Amino acid sequence: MIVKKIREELLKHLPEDLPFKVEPPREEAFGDYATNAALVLAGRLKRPPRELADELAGKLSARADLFSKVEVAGPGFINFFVAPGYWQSVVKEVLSRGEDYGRSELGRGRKVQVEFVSANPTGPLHIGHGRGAAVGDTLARILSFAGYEVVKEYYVNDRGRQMEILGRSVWLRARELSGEKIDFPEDHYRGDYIKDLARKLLAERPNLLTLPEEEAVAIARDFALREILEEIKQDLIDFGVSYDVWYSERGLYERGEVEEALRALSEAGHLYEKEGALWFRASAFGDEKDRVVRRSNGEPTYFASDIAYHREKFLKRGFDLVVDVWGADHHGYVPRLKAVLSALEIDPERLQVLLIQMVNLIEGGKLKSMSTRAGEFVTLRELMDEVGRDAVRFTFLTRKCDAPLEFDVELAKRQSQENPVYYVQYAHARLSSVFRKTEEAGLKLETFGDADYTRLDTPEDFKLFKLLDAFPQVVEDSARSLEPHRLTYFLLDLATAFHDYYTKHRFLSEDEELSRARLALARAVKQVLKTGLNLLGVSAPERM
RNA sequence: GCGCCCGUAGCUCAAUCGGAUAGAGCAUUGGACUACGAAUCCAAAGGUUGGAGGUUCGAGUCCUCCCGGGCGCGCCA
Repeated sequence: MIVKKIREELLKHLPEDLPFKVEPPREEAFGDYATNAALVLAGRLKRPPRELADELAGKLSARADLFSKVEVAGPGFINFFVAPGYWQSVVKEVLSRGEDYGRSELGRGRKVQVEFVSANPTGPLHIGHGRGAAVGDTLARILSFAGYEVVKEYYVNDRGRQMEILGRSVWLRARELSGEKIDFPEDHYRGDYIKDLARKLLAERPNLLTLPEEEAVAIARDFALREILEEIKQDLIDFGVSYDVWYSERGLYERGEVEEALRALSEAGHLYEKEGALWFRASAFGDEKDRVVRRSNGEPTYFASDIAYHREKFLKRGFDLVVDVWGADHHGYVPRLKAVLSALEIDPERLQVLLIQMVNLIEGGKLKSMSTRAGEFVTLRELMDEVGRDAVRFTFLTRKCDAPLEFDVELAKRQSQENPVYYVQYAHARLSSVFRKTEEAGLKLETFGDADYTRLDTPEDFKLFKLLDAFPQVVEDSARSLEPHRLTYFLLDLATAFHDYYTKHRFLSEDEELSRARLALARAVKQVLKTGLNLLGVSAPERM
């Protein structure tokens, strides 16, 4: 990573806390990397930026092993032209680190939890959950690769009012199936899957309807929960998502965590009673208003569970950082949860909430509308079956998550240049094909290590070197900013550079030394494509 | 009414804690396979970054106001 080296060199001559940047300039004429260090320093020292830039450039240009030229330009930017020898050494670096190339120590083993999807087990996952799954899972992979100790978790709301309604929904459908005329309530779950569950339950428990209502509903509830959760797990597995922990809300109560958390808040003086209910003084910590934690009927609210859950994450389970991935419709919930952390004297910055915006499904140029209650929604399963796992995951990862996403079904299905996932995968498959040819030609792979990299000297070679060199930085940036889509865009760039290279140069030629060097480059590119696709949870096919 | 998110090329989107002349893909037009996979490549054209002020060496990015769209504002989850 040349950026790191430039930064290190600069820091030898600059105050440690100076917030300067080193980044590739827009114009190639301005070198490979540029820094605004002199401009920032000028503001602090009240000295002319050009003058400071000249001084710095003079010192840095001594590193002839790294730079072929260091110049001052514009208002005081310092432009670095990296020595060809450095670039060429990147291939060797990639090959020697292999699948660990890009792995970093950024996290230094800090414990981070990524909690995502956590959809109520009251129905199948829909495409919105799918987006959350893709983002959460990929983020977890990236954080892990960047040196964090990561736990992936799904919080299961397996108690409370929604569960009761679910049980009643199934029970009512079961009665309907046995010929009874039912006026199905508006606020119950109306999807067809409820009827399927009712049918299955009746087959298992033929005596269900002879039982007292309360008992029958409880049976229906537990049955539906188990069945739906199994389906959710299977959907996620097929989507390439596996969890370390399935966390039960019910368990929180059984272990007394909720009462303990409320007691802690109470002892700290942050709770009060009003109109028979118990309130948390959220407004004292930046929230709009105070929030109920225990209703006047004695039932704790969902919020109470969440207080206990997050308290446990930080105080008992020892996570340094917690990332919650939520649907954007829950955004109003963030301030109250952060308020709880403040009240518990936990730095609220240690909780990062990613709000995933809506997915609009476009089919035949038309928007498909959705409503969970009415049962009209496209499920993740249906979308996967229709367009394929790789295309779905990749598409979900082509946007920053706080922007709504338009998912064009027909486009995602098309196996052509319009579909970016195939563009990247094709690059990988093409490279695989090159190596199949290489084997046929009988070239020895082991000899790549001592290839003469100075033979790689075209503009297309350097374009690839720079991208390979930047990969570890992209991983770190994605981890730091919690923005997996940066990696997606990097892979598209790398694939573009490779396809361009492929049409201009041959990997296999009469010139054996040149072939050897180019194959080494090809192998490095293939490695980084594969590592990157793995991080996205998208396959890197040998053939397509 | 209050709060959060979004507004960038015809369409879908990028743009690194504020950096130099705002970039891709698609669509449009024109071109490239007698050698490793044409699911590819090259070129042209496409912009008052929703609008108006402000902050400064420098603003798509930060601040204020306005316009438009989405989502919240419950002793639901």
